[in-house]
Amino acid sequence: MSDKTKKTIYDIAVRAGASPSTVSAALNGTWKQRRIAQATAERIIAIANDDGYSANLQARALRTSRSGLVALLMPEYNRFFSNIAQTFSREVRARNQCPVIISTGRNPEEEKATVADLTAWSIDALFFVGTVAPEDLSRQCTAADIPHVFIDQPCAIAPSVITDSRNGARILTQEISRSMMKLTTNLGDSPRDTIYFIGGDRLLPSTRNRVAGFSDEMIAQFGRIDPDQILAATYDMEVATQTITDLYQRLGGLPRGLFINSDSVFEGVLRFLATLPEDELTACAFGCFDYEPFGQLLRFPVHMIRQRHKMLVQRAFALMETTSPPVIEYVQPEMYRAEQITGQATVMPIQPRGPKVD
Amino acid sequence: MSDKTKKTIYDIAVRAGASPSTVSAALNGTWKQRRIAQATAERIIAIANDDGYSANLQARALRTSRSGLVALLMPEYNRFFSNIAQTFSREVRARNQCPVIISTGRNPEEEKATVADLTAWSIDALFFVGTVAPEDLSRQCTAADIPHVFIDQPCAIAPSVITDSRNGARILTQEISRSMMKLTTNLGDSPRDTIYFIGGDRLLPSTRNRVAGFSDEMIAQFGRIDPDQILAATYDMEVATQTITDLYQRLGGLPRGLFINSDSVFEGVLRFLATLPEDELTACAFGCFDYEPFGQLLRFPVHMIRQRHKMLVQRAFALMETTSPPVIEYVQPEMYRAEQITGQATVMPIQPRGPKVD
DNA sequence: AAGGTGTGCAACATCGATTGTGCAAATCCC
DNA sequence: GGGATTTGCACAATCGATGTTGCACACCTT
Repeated sequence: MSDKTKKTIYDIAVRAGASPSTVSAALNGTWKQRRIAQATAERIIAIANDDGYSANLQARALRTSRSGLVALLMPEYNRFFSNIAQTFSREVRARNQCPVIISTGRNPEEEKATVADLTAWSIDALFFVGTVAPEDLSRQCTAADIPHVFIDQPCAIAPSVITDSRNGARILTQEISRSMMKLTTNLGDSPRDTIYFIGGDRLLPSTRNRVAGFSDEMIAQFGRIDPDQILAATYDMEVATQTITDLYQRLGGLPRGLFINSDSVFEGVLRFLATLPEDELTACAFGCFDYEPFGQLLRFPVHMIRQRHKMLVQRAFALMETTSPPVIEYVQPEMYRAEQITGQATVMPIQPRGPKVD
Repeated sequence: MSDKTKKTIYDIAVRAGASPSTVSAALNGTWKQRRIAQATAERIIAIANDDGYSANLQARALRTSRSGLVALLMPEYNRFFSNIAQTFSREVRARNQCPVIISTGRNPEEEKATVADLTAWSIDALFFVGTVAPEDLSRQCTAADIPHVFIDQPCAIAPSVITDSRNGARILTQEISRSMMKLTTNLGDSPRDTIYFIGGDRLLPSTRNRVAGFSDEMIAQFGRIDPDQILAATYDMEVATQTITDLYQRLGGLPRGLFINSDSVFEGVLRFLATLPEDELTACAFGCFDYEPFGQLLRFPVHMIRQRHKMLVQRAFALMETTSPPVIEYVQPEMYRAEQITGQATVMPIQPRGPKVD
């Protein structure tokens, strides 16, 4: 309990009058298979506890080539990813392993380097969320023989769990247009009299799917969609502010509906909206494909779609533990429908429906 | 580049016609001191690159008893802590080490267990942010001979970097009362005609300091403070909603000013505020001791104090790398002063001033 | 040419835990 | 009571990298 240098099984062995291998077996719980007398095992365990022994995990990992580490790679610490990280931690701990969370700042080079680092640590499994180049990373893992799963971004050659963005976007669009109808009895066909999609990166599957879902619903409702309605170049906040400002200029006011593609975009858009008078704001129907609790408390109602991070992570573990072929599993998001009057939202589950793309 | 099993220095040694120790020296960069011919070293390095060699870090750590891992323990993934994590990652990487971030959910038992785990991994250094029982953890680290620093929560027996909460709270209170004066020309002495402090855990130094700063300013401005003005029992969101609801009932309306002690409390309070008519909201002066960007975009202005996470982390590294005695270093927060008209905020640095407690 | 000084590298022990193997002593069986 | 089992444990190899020691050879010196 008191010495300076860290205790090893050899120290325990000396104190117990046993051999290191016996100590190891006793502390591992493998003593039964190794035919160690129960009395001996218990004596050793008692001594180890008393000495405050804890195994050198490097040595163990070196010998067994299993580290007990499970890593999660994420691009940054925003609300969604942090939630993922939180549930990930819990799940890993529940499996008696050690969660390691690393953010790579959306930098493909850093992603690769980090994966290399992690394989050098002989990590047991690797979860990716929102990575930029899934296939490369998957190949790296396969080469190092590391089980891995992708969350929130599909990979062609590895199991993935993703939100059914297309369906979610369709439902959200539906909800926006429903609110829009309530606000305006007769829609003209000026460029303002429709819904605009703002924010996101069209190179990424998630944005593509959301755009697809948005388009599905636009065509279902209005029979057509104009490419100009989709302003999706980046998730950057400043750009979002600029984009909405430009749109406002161009249309001579807000459109009747706005599909906001993430919380960062939401924040960027709000910076501009905050400068507008209230009546302009309440004349537009807002929807955000992300959940932001403060979004419920603004001067105008905002419908929101929330990804079910818990489910995503849990399904990812399930996939990792069972499947080998690259499957893509879809998780339906939840809808937070804003009530016009109270400002409060009601949660609404979404049923899977319709065709899927990844 | 292609084999199944991972390459080791022994494999490289065979291919290079050299001994493992020579390979090790070559790849380490210690070949000069070990009098290896430059030609040999270069040949070995070339072969290693070609083979896609990467060292087994467990083996290295076992041998050297230094892992190259630097860990950050945090309670949960909220905005502030996530920001800390982000800068922490960057700083660790800049030092060519590997950042490991673990959340322990404010559970002292889990904190202890995690530290034990990390010492078993012979981690090189440990950063704590917002932990519950700093002294115990510090003792654990000292026993395992691990350098460590506390961020955002002082520890009596280890170096700490914390925000000067008392001064920040004083400034924020000042700002709230300034806004209050603008809203109401004559303050009566009904219980409503003052500022209330809501949220936080008085057992924690940060809350104690904020209460102290709040009290300082109340006494400076009004000559007195009533214990009833301080409603600080927990950071819990639901409780915050309940507390503000009760307060509203008790006072028969909102108070003239409200000091909100964190973003979680902010969110809880807002759930209630969202149900109130706008004129009641604009008649109250709000301040929040935390930064929440959406807070700038509500139906009423909110002054905010922002902790400088970057500075906190950087100073923590500096302390770790130099000091040995337990020093407490203070970092001044920033003030986001909300403008009544535009809803926008201006950032204002805060000068250190006045007495400090732990 | 003998002794001294460098140079370039291989051998080997080591970090701490795991695990296959072997060998006494105890127990069993007829 | 002697061979066959079983019980209980110690020995030693091993994981991969590091770093100390020491050996062979070349070169220099006088």
